[in-house]
Amino acid sequence: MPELPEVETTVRGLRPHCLDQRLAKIEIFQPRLRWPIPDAIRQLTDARIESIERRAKYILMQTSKGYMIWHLGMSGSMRILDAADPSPAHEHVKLHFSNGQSLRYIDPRRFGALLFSDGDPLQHKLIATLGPEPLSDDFNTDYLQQQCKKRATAIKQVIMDAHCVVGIGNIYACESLFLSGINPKTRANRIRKVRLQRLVDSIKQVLAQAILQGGTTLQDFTRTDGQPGYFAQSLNVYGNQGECPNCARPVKRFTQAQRSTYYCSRCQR
DNA sequence: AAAGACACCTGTCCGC
DNA sequence: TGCGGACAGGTGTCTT
Repeated sequence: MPELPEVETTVRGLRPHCLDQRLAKIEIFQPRLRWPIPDAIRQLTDARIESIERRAKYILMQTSKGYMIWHLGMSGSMRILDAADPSPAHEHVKLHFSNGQSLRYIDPRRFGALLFSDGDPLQHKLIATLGPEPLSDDFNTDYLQQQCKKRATAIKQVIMDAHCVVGIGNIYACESLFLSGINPKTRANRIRKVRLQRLVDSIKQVLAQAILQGGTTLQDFTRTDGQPGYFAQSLNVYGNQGECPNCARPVKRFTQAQRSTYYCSRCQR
């Protein structure tokens, strides 16, 4: 489910409710997520939440006794509810706060994760080797060109590779390629610099706009207050079984690396 | 090193 | 209605 804008939306929604809260109680209903929830998480009882940051699609929750590292996988979401409110379906973790509120982690498919780090979470094995943030200056035309130079595979797979650049999943990859007029199948090492420049610009634009709209809700993504994100109405090609909004030709769909790719064969070359 | 297939899991939708 | 199959926002791991 969640790509960078959805994770960023989640982090922003969490902060006002979670910062400075003491973890009065930690309930784990289903420890079997993508990896088993480590025992160390239970030791965070009575710790205080000091900061919440995002790196790639990971949520880094700093407490006075170590970090919770969350990943929402394909179907994960977080809700802030009164601690007395009933559990939504597929609620796997419940953090009770000292003020009577609670954070619920909900994840039907259980591809998400809750990990622990007692040091710098950026040094965590899963995080340390990731590529730059797409909205940072480190992600620029020169960098992307350097990455593409050594890749003969399709450009869509390159921009979805978190070791190249983080945060771009299937939706925003399709949308960015549409905006920049690039065919998703194009081999990365055959794209000229001026077009990579357009792709970098499109990625930044799409992600920034999606964050402003609270992310994309297709099925189960909700913000921490239960509201949907509104970027779905801005999608040009993803999930579009009708016409290209630019040229009115049918949007095409095909499978690429086991993922659906949507594009316009006229507008994207 | 790069590329591709596969794994994990549940829910929903569509055609028969 | 029921059933089988395809599909869904991610990504680590294994094999080639």
